[in-house]
Amino acid sequence: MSPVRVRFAPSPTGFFHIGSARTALFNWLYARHTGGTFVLRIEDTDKERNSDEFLQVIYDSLRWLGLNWDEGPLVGGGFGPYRQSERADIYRAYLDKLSDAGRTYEREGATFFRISGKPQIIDDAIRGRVERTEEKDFVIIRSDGNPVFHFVNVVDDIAMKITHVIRGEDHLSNTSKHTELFQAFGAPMPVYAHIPLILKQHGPGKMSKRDQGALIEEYQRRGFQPEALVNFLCLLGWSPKNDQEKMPIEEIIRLFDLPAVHQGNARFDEKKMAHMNMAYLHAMTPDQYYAVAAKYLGGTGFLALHRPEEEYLRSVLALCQVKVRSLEELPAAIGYFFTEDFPYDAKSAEKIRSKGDPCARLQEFLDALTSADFSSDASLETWLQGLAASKGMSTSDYIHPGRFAFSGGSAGPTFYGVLRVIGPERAGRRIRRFLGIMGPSLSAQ
RNA sequence: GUCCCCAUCGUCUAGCCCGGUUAGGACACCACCCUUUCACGGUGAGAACCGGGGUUCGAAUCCCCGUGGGGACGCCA
Repeated sequence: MSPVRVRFAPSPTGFFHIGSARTALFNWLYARHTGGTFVLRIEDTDKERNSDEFLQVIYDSLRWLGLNWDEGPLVGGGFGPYRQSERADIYRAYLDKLSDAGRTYEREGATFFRISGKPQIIDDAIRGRVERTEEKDFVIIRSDGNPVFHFVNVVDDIAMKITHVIRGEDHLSNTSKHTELFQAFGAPMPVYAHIPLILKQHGPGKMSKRDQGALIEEYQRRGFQPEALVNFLCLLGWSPKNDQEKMPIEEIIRLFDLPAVHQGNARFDEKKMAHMNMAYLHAMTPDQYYAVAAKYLGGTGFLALHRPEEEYLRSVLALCQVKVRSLEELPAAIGYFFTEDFPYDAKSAEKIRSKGDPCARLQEFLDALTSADFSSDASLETWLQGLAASKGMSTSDYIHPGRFAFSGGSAGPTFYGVLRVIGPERAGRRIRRFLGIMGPSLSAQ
C-alpha cells in the first residue's frame, strides 16, 4: 500500500473554528500514526470572502495547537503551490481533460459538469458503505471564470496524490459529486472518512462561529493550554477504549485509528474542557507553570501594572498553582500579593468580627512577629503555635484575621505559605493597615 | 420537501462487529473525608441501553418499522 497522504484544506473565510481544528487534528493524528504526510492546502477560490488576515489565523492556530504540516504554504513540498489561488494552470489543464471527454458544457457563462447519474457507492472508513445518487449536473467553473470548490477539491486531491480524505460529516452528501469527478478523470478514489460533527452545548444544531467556545483564538486568548485542548478535542468523537482520558500526545498518536472514530455527533462541554485544562496546569513543574503563567499575566497587562520582581512572582505562582483552576483566575487570585491597596471583602470582614476580637489577636501577632522564623511554612506554624499557646488561644484565632489582613478575603493558599511569601515587612504593614481601618470601626460598635 | 448519516447516564464515552456484564469510566451534580479558608485530592450516592415489532433458550448487542437528532440540497467552502 502506498504511503498515507492526508490533507487539511481550510478556507480562509473566517476565524478558526473548533470543528476545523478537530478535522485538522484527526488528519494530523492519522498521518503521525501511519508515518504518512500531512498536507496543508488553502482553499481560497472565493476571492470575495478571503483575506490574508484570516490566512494568518489558520497558520497561527495550527502552530499553537502543535499541528505542524509536512507540505504546504511556508514549508513547501513537491506538489505545490499549496494555495488554490495560485493553481489556475493546473485547473485549466484538468478542465481540458474533462472537456475533451465530452463531460462539460456551458450555460449562462458557467461551465457545468455532466454527471453519470449512476449510484455512487463509497466504503467510508468510519461510516461503512454509503450510497447516494447525484441527480443534477453541477457548476465547476463560475461565470466569472473561477473554479468551484467541488472541482478544485477533487483536482487537488488527485494532483497531490491524497490517499485518505478525512473531513466533517457535512461533506458526506457532497461525496457523490466528488466520486463522479474522480471517475470522470479516471483517477483512483481516495479512502473517505467522514467524522462526526461537534454540536453546540445548548440548543439545536452544530457549533457555529458565534457560540461560546467555538473559536480557537478564544482559547489562546484565555490562556488555555493547547495540549489540553488537543487532548479534549480528540476525545470528542474518538475514544482510546481503555478509559484513559488525559494522555500524552505520543500515546494518542499510537492509539488513534479511523475505525475507532464514532459515527454519532458529539456535544461540546465547556466544563469538561475546563477540567482537562486544569489537569494539565496542575501537572506542570513549577518552572513550566511559571513560564505559561508569566506569559499569560504579561498578556493581560498584569505584569506592566505591578512590575513584580521575578523571584517574588515565582514564589507567588508556586504557592498558587494548585489553588487556581485556570490562568484566567490568576489576576484576581493573586492581586493582593502585589499591591497594598487591595479591597476588604465585606462578608469576610463580618465573619472575622463575629468570631472574636481580630484587632487584639492581630496586635499580639504583630508584637510577636519579630521572633517569627520565616525559613519555612513549618517553622512559621511552630512559631504561631507558640504564640497561641502563650495567649491561651488557638492558631485559627490568628489565622482567620491574619488571612483577612493579608489578602482582604477569606480564601486562598495555605496561611503559612502566604505569610512566608509576603514576608515580615508586608505582613507587618498589612496588619497595621488593618488595625488603622478596622480598629476604629470595630470599637465604634 | 428530497436525499444522506446517526441513536448507551444531563454531557463525553466503554461494551455492539464475534448475543449471556451487578451495563464500566470521565465531566457535571450531591454527600462525606482531608483542610485554618478556598481549591485540589480521596471515598461514596444518584443517573442510561429512544419506542415498537421480530430472530433467539437468551438482545444494549442481529433484522425491520417508527420516533428523535444531525447534515446536505449555492455560479459558498
